[in-house]
Amino acid sequence: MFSKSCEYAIKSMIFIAQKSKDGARIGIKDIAKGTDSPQHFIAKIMQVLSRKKLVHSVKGPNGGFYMDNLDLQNSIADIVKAIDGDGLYTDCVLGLHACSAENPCPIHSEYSVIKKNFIKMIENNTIGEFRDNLDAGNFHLKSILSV
Amino acid sequence: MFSKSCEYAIKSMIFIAQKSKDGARIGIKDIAKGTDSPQHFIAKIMQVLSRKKLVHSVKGPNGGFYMDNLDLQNSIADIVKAIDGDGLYTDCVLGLHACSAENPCPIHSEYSVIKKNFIKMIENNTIGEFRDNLDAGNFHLKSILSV
DNA sequence: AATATAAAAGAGTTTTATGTCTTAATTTGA
DNA sequence: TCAAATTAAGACATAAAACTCTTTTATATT
Repeated sequence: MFSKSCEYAIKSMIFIAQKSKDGARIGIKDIAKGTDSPQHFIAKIMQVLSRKKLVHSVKGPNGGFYMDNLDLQNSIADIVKAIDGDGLYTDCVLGLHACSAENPCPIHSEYSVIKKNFIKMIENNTIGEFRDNLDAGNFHLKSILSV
Repeated sequence: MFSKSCEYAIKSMIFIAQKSKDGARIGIKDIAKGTDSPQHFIAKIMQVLSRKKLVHSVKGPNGGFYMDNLDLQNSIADIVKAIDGDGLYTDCVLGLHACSAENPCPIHSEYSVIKKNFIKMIENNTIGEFRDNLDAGNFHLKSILSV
């Protein structure tokens, strides 16, 4: 479904959204800890997200990542597209180079419905919306018992 | 979603289902051609499916793969589980080691619905059911214009 | 029995994804 | 202005997935 990179990206972004209220900056070490992710690896991922303007970053002492109100309006889908590209939108589930309603693979039609719903989900959920729920402890970005 | 191996597996199995009517055997070269797949690679995949009794095979002249009526009743899900394992059923979409309704990741709940529908789809579609539709030209196992 | 055919098996290669480590650039604050 | 902190960037390492090639085994046919 998502690549590992993309999983890390989504978790990191939600984590930053929660922690960077009031303009606070959150460092890569804390993101790694808070999401159970390999620090240097997600550093590269954050660079991509930063270059693509999905998140803000500042170097130096008291630096780190943060989100402004515009950033918070980005959806999960925006992160996915930034990291994994748009294969989720365009690729045939059975790998046909050309698969369409006119020339479909065997499960094109049924998969289309599922894909539509999945895309709707990741497009409708903005990063900001997760913030309050995370605060309330309604969900997690890492397992309770980390291995 | 599916690994490349799994994509090949599904396409190959549907191809065999169509071509092996009346007990005919279909060789690996024909399967590769008919599904636009790398021959030696799918040979290994077919070995797995054969060992797991999802398809029959005979060696020697006039040998090849075929399906009996029982084989035709297997679902796409059976192929998926044989090749990709049950990660699709069990893994958290964000990679949490433990993700459940009690301790969910941010998108656990919404993804659960989608996952349920996807699983329903691959479990309800048996290989045999595709056969007639493929004959009728209703869908394809490779692109019209192969690259 | 010998030969040809085709899958099974195994070893190896290439490519891509994942993960680590080091250095450079920037910024803050003393 | 200097030192410390922190992201950016790049090079490197490891692992997994995808793909290829060769040899072995089984079987049908002559």
